[in-house]
Amino acid sequence: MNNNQIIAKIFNEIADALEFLGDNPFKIRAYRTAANVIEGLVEDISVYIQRNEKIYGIGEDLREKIIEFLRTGKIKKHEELLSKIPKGIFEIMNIPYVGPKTAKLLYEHFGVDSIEKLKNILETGALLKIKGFGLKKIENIKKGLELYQKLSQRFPIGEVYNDIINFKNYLSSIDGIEKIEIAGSFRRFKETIGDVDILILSKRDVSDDILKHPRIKEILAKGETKISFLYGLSNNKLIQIDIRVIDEKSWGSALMYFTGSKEHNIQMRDLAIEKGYKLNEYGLFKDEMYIAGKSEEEVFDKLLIQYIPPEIREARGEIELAKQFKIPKLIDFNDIKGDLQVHSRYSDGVMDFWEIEAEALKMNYEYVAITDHSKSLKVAGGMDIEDLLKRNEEIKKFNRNSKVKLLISAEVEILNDGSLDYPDEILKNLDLVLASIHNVKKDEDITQRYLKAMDNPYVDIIAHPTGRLVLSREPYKLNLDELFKKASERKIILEINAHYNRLDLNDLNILKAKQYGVKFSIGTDAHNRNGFYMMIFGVKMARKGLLTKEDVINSLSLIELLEYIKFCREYRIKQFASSNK
DNA sequence: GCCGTTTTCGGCCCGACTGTTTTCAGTCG
Ligand SMILES: Nc1nc2c(ncn2[C@H]2C[C@H](O)[C@@H](COP(=O)(O)OP(=O)(O)OP(=O)(O)O)O2)c(=O)[nH]1
Ligand SMILES: [Mg+2]
Ligand SMILES: [Mg+2]
Ligand SMILES: [Zn+2]
Repeated sequence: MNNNQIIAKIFNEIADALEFLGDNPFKIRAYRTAANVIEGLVEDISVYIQRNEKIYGIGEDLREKIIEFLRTGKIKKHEELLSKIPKGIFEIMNIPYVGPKTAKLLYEHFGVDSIEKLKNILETGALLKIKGFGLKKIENIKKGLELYQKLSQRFPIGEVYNDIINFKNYLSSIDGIEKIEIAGSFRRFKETIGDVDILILSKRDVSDDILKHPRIKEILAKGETKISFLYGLSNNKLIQIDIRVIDEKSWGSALMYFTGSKEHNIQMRDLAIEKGYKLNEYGLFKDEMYIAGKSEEEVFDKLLIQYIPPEIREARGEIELAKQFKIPKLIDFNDIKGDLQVHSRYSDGVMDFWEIEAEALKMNYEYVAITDHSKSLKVAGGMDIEDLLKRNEEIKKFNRNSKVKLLISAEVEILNDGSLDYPDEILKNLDLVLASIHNVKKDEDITQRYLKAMDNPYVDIIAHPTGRLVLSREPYKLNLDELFKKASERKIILEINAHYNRLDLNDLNILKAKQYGVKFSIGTDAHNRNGFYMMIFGVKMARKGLLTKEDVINSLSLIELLEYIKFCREYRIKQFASSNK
């Protein structure tokens, strides 16, 4: 975790503690809002503190606490609260249907300060003695405990993507359902999702039809307008699905509500209040009179701000931008003319060129970069030079009669000393050189390796720059400012790896890199036929990073792309020559 | 604890579902 993430965690824990103690709900919200703001910062929090820059949502007090953290690595108020409240309480409050009030009653009446104690007391039936605790409430706590144990925390979005699309298709087969949109973190394209939120337009009560689906395991709640249930994924894990049903005149406002984020919603509703309206999922209202709500566009129009694409609705300043009509036209899937990272049979992929072409045609591409691994990456079938040259000839032959052009490329290892895995005479004959690092020693800082490699004029793209894996590996130790500065100086492109386990660069790093004026490429890292669809993930990540098609080289036609690569290489060669005078 | 184009107090998003209540509190979205 970086500073920002640690401070966000501390603020959230302070909020939990204060909630348990029954403190002012608005103070608690201030802590949570601040945590969210800090997590969404592009730079390390210390940078803003040093520049004496005001951050919306962080006032004098929290600013002092941040400074305290930066100096000492701790926040006294946090430490005090932690010593006052047993650790188990925080865990208990994470149980579904058990909030701060219930946790407090359990603690005060029976000293419940751990999951273990809660389990024991549940067995005895003693909880009935607490005022406000009935049989059903106790059953619900048991149910919550079960859910707590069997539900996964969060999923990488791609891990559940196809399941969700399948379920959506099922819904569209139900008679009476006129519109379906998957909302929530899925529509905003967060890299991980906690549940699935689906908005449905229907005039008829369709809940019974929905609940017939064989993968629905358990109904959690069912009312007039919404249903929640557990759904069995194809990987046998369970995910919660929340369905909200709404009618036509509220479709847009409901979609806004259900897409979130929560903090974005609050800011939008604040804006509505400022302008004398009320905004909720049913529409925009003036003195109880319906003004708008049929479509999202209509609501934004009436509020006199620019439409905000779902991917950037994260309360990171997008509403300010929208007020000034300064949200750029974001890149779209249709702008993409090719995939810039695909592996074939020549390394660890399973596809031959014909299969790759067939997939590319389905995606409407002009080109695909064949980026097989280089010789040192033995575990991934890295090609020795002989294999590479043979493959290059095969690609040339293939291209003579192909509908999709395959770029002669490679994902070349950056070795420990920053040199590249193939000599320059080989690299210069590749259409496109991706350079990347796969072997990193524990705690190694890879900045210098990158900088050295980027002195090589044939390095066109740095692939999956930070090396992070969603939910499973932190980014490598790396000075991003130095990397981005060098990329900008050397006209080296940075990859947005679209594989759902990587998504690297991610949105925040894209925003940061863009400030340095670098360009981006998107590659799916496909190793088989089922990998190509992930291009949409890369595009959505680019959109979260506010990129336009001008920022992304996949929007260039084949000819433009090759020219651009050539231009950048010549620029680097010239630069290299002049610096060696 | 934060914020402010009626500036330093007074408000802070708004609604659904459930259970225990008989008019609302708690939890969640
Ligand atoms: N206005 C308002 N909307 C909320 C609130 N909580 C949730 N929502 C809306 C915005 C959320 O994106 C949407 C779905 O809620 P979720 O809890 O599923 O959150 P989300 O999907 O954003 O993230 P997740 O990945 O599921 O954790 O409901 C709230 O307190 N107020
Ligand atoms: Mg959700
Ligand atoms: Mg949800
Ligand atoms: Zn790689």
